[in-house]
Amino acid sequence: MKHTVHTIAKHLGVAPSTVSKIVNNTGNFSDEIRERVLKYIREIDYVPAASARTLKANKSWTIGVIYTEESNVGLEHPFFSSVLQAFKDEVEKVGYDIAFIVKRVGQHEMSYLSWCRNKKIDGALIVIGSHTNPGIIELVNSDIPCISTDVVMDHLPLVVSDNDQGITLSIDHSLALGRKKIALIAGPFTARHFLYRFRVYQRVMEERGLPYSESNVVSARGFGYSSGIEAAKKLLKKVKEIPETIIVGSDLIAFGVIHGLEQSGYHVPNDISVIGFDDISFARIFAPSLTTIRQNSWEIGSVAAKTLLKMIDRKTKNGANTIRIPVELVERDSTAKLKSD
Amino acid sequence: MKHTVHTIAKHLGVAPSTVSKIVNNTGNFSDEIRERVLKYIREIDYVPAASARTLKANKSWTIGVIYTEESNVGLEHPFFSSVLQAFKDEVEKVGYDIAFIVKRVGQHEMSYLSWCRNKKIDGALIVIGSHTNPGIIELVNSDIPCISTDVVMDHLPLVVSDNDQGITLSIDHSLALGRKKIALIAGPFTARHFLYRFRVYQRVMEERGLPYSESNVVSARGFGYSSGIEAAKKLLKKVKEIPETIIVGSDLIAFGVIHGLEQSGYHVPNDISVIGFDDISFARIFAPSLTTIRQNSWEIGSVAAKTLLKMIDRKTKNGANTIRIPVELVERDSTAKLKSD
DNA sequence: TTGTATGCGTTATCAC
DNA sequence: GTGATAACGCATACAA
Repeated sequence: MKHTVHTIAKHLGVAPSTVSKIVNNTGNFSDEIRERVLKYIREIDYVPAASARTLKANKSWTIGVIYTEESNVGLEHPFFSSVLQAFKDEVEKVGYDIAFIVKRVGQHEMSYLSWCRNKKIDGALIVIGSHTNPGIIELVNSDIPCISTDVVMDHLPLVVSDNDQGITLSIDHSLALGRKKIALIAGPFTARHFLYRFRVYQRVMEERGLPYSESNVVSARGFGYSSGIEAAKKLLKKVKEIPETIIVGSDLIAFGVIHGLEQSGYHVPNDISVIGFDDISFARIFAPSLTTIRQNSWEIGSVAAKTLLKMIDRKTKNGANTIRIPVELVERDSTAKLKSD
Repeated sequence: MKHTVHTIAKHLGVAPSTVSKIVNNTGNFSDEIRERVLKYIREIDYVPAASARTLKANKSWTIGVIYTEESNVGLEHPFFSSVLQAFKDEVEKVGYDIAFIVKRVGQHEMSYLSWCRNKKIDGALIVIGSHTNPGIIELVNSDIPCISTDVVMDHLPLVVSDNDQGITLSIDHSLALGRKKIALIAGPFTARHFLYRFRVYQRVMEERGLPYSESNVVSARGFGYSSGIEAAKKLLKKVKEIPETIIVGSDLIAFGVIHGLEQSGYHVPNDISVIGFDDISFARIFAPSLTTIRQNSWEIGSVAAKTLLKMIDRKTKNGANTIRIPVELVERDSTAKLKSD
């Protein structure tokens, strides 16, 4: 049996509009009729059909997510999938679903924006994306509220880890261990946060009285383990003095770096200490367990959700600018006090 | 400017139904008018509003996904997230979206089935779930086409790795290394595939003339690394003879097992070889790199998608029964030939 | 080959 | 307080 406001109205001997209003908690009705309707509604587990409601109200109670882009970063990504999970939990609390924004509906190829309009999406989360992607630019410049946990663009609120704090913590941790020769292996600079972390490294090194040298920095070619191995070897060749600590742009790359160093005959952490960034779950399982900057992926996702929901409620695109989420340094076995043999 | 079949029809001087039919590639029209409509459609990037279409056609072009259940397994899970990614890619090719099935819409708490009806979902994928969950049982027994990559239930098509093949490969690999004393550390038996793999182990051991002994088997308490450490120590206490190989129910648990063995003074792979199951990406990064059974998560997701799409097309629930996807053994450093010192 | 009328289920508006 | 009605945008049966 399919229930609609009509069938319910007929069953109870009232008007369809009465049912609708009571379901939506609007209008003024006698307690008697309100109770009667609510009781029956509950009994039959009625919920207004989403499509009809969306058609009428021009609102889908759905938030679109851009995730798997050209970047080849899939749902499997340990950090971003966790951000998405937190986001999802948060919006579901207040009755929103999430759906993945794609570039086609049925036969039709379409832009992100068209998809969003077509689905009457209430807002969009850009988990990963490129600031040069025309589809994303179009979406961000539309009237649809957007938020990002990765892409840096004007007029696009961004929720990210406090990279300044993270890099500063790393450098100071190294100094506290008596290690002043600090190199950096970043990820590809096409990803903005790697570039940003590099700049912070430059700045903080200067601030600590440790002049920055280009020969102490390598940008890995990719996001993965193999890129880390390669980058470590490249750094060892390029560097004027063997570093005492290497700060790495991500845990995944750091694993490669450590193996690259070991393959080149260096011991981690004694010869060279290594500090990662992310604290993915494998960081504590890897040998040596990885000292790293813990990103609060949960907080990032949930703050992004709350911020976007606020924008949707207020029907504004100007919810916020960049929100920085604190990080913390997790000390493990890939860093150790410098022994002045 | 918002476009509908009406505005388009008016603009072109034709009837709305003409536009609709041409968009949907039905009806018979002169090439001239068809071209004219299609050209304009393309120009303005028009796509029929999803909600109106769904309301009318009783079809949402959306597939619901049950993923994050009580199980505490989130989007972060390396294996299942990969399955989901493959599934998503496959259904998107033919114009379906995916949305996560949740238990509420707006204020209303509701069952999985109600949510699906409410959203006019075309089919459902149960990535992870429990066969005892009333919500899942209700959904599976409804008229909505369902498929699973985990849950074992009657009338529920299932796409899984060929566990028989996987365990057989593991045992035979061990025998080929001269290691006949083979123990098993499974995951919690509440997860059906762990139980199933255990039974296969029992059977194949017998088949190879190696009598099964209860003292060679431990079921880990959880799904993670720590459970593996614990299980390894438990096994060492329980076992009558130190095993030459331990087959483990999952890679994640295997990492723990290896560290547990090392903490107890055994060398992997020489004293005890370890074989995992899954081949998650860290298996090759872990030290020693893990010999394991590679599950073809991509194939599982994509076959599940194709099968479900077929069921949806044919409007039937009886698409298939269990489909087994072949696995392969990946030999790495956690197994080695037995040295008869 | 093309156009018209109707209903999908809901909700906002207005009338009673 | 309660009910009738129109409109959201589309697709389809039917008419022309």
